[in-house]
Amino acid sequence: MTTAEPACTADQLPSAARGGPVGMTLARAARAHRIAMGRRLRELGLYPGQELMMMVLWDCGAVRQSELIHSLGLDPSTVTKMLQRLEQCGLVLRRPDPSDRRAVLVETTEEGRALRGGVERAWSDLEESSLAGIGPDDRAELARLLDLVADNLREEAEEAGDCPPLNC
Amino acid sequence: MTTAEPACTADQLPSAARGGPVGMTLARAARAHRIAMGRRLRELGLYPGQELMMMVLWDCGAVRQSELIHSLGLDPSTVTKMLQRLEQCGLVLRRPDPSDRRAVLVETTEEGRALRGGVERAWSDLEESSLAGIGPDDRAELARLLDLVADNLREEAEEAGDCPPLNC
DNA sequence: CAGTATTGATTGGCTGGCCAAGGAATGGGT
DNA sequence: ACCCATTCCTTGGCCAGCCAATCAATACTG
Repeated sequence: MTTAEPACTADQLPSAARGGPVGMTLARAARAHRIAMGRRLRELGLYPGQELMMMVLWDCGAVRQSELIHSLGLDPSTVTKMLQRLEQCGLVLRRPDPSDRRAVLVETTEEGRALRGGVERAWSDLEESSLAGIGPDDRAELARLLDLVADNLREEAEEAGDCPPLNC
Repeated sequence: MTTAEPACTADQLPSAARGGPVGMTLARAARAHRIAMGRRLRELGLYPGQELMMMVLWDCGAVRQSELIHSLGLDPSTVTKMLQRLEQCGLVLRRPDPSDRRAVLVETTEEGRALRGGVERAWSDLEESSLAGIGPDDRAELARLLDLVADNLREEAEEAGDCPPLNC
């Protein structure tokens, strides 16, 4: 034993998570994924999370802030602050909605649009890197199962209160 | 069309993520998972992330802080601040390591140990909820594929610098 | 038409988490 | 014995993201 003794069962599944091994694996993989994405985004001058907001703006043109909130599933205050920073960086432009003086319209600037290629490349590149050695069938299976999980959790979330008055 | 027009392709995969659909699905599922876990943890007085630290402490007894850092894969400063808060909540106890005056030994208090059952139940419960309708074979397959992804990403992370001097 | 409810957005405060920089204590090399 | 590199931890600053409370503008209802 030349290695300093691990002092306990380090690096393995914590025993308190034995009842949720898949969830733990999901959390681990997603964290690594987010970190790897963060590495790529840093070279573009973005922080993790911001690229998702930019994606919506690239797709939608001028959007109401409430649309962003709903589309990203984030807290309104989170969106406000992210937009303030993105605006200060010159990536985004905000102006009052003439048809509703409460609302704010958001759109990307030219500088913001310039990042699109880099972000798309980052996502493709990370996809290839993270799925290396996994065949197309397994990839599809993974996506299918993750979607099922997301559906289950979305159902639970709706029961838990954040149910927008769509069906109730 | 009674619903307010979506203004664009809301709620679908952002077009900039077409190159990484699995990664996007992974991120979505993991976010929902973390939020669902957060709901359960709030009833225990914990924030998401803290339960993982407690798990290590429950398993290991008194641990050096550096062990925690390595075991959780977090930044040292993150661990320091989390421990300061957990200590102030009375869930954790810190004392200097007599054999190395730089180091700090961390262990749970009785009050901290009392949360173990609740956290285990929360994980089991979330596992069942998130995997509802998914058979044992598919669960195993999901775990296997997620582990592959995590392995790929860990490899990439090591190449990217955070390689602890284990093999080099 | 007046009064109330709902929606849109902001602020403040809190946590998780990162990076960069710094200060102690230990260990290794000459 | 001395100096230097390494290890262990802390601080400060920043961003994502949440909740609670708040204000302004619109919509709804009696």
